[in-house]
Amino acid sequence: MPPMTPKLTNTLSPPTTKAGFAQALVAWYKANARDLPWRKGNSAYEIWLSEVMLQQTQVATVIPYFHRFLKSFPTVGALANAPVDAVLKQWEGLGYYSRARNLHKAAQQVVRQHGGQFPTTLEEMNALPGIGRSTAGAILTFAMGQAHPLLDGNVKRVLSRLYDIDELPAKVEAAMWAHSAELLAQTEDAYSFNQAIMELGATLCTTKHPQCLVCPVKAQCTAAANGTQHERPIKAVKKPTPHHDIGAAVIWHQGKVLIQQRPAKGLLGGLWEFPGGKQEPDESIEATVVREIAEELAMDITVGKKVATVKHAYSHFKITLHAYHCTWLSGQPTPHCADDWAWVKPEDLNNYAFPKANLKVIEAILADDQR
DNA sequence: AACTCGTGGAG
DNA sequence: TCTCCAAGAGT
Repeated sequence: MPPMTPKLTNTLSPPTTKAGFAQALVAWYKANARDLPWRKGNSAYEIWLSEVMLQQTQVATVIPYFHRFLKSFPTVGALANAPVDAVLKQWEGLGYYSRARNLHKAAQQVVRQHGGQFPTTLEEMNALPGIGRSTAGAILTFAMGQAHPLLDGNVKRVLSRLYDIDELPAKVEAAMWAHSAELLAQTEDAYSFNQAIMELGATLCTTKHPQCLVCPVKAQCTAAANGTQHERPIKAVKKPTPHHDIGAAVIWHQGKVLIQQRPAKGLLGGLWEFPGGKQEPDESIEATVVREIAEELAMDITVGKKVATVKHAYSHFKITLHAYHCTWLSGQPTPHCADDWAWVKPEDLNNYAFPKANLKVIEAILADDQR
């Protein structure tokens, strides 16, 4: 029998090195990659759009928005030239609306400051609104053939398990960036490696049910060896989410209803809504509606029958929205807490971008028109 | 450095 | 019905 000769650089060698990890991961990716719309080409515009939409948002949610958005704004120039309200309307329902506002700003910067072409350095890319270090690295890697490490939620989870990291990711972010860069450096195919490590986190190395039995890099994984995969990454203790009761007014006047536009910054910035506000202690919800409309708009109204009660959870608090049919008595709309206002026929409300809770109120209005 | 910022689906 | 949480960035 000839002596056993070790295989040096072969796909069959066990992934007991960092190079082996990258090799095994990429091989698995090439055999198992999902067919996602933004993996078909290398348009910087489309890659950028997908990366921003995917921030804190699942693939299945993004896909229909991605197609619709590109149909409305096929190029970065078309996006730059569009009114921000049109952009927000296309983003309606996707959440984290500062992404849409920053997307619009960034498109205008690409056109005005970069001649319509996306910048090609990490620093310039990172300087665009809404493009952080990870998104910048993703665009440069996936659209421009460069090699930059990523550190999104998937990568953090994979690395936390791979190295069995017993710290909050936020506390060891610098080390995680270094891990991501070091592993990436083991391969020539940065595109596939970066896609692969995210794909692993999204499909096998998931938060609740990591599928270690079929993982291509289980042999490298410290958490799998220690049996700690369910405890990685470490999670921060989260504080309880407050709840508020909100009184809102659907104010009718001559067959139209009054809506107002929220300030461009902050929660639901730039979206339209029915005016209203928080119920105060020992206040009836009808009194809340009257008080808020007087304070916010300097208008007098009467409160009629209820339109809808909507329970809704935002990112860090919950509300129960109580919406009432109201009748205008006196006072022209004088918004104190809004950027704009409009009297709108119910059938035209779909021309404005609304938060989800308000869309449910509109649904009730259209089903039970009080005119 | 902690906090803000949406929504829908899974369990 | 309730909790958790998913391709982060801005401040």
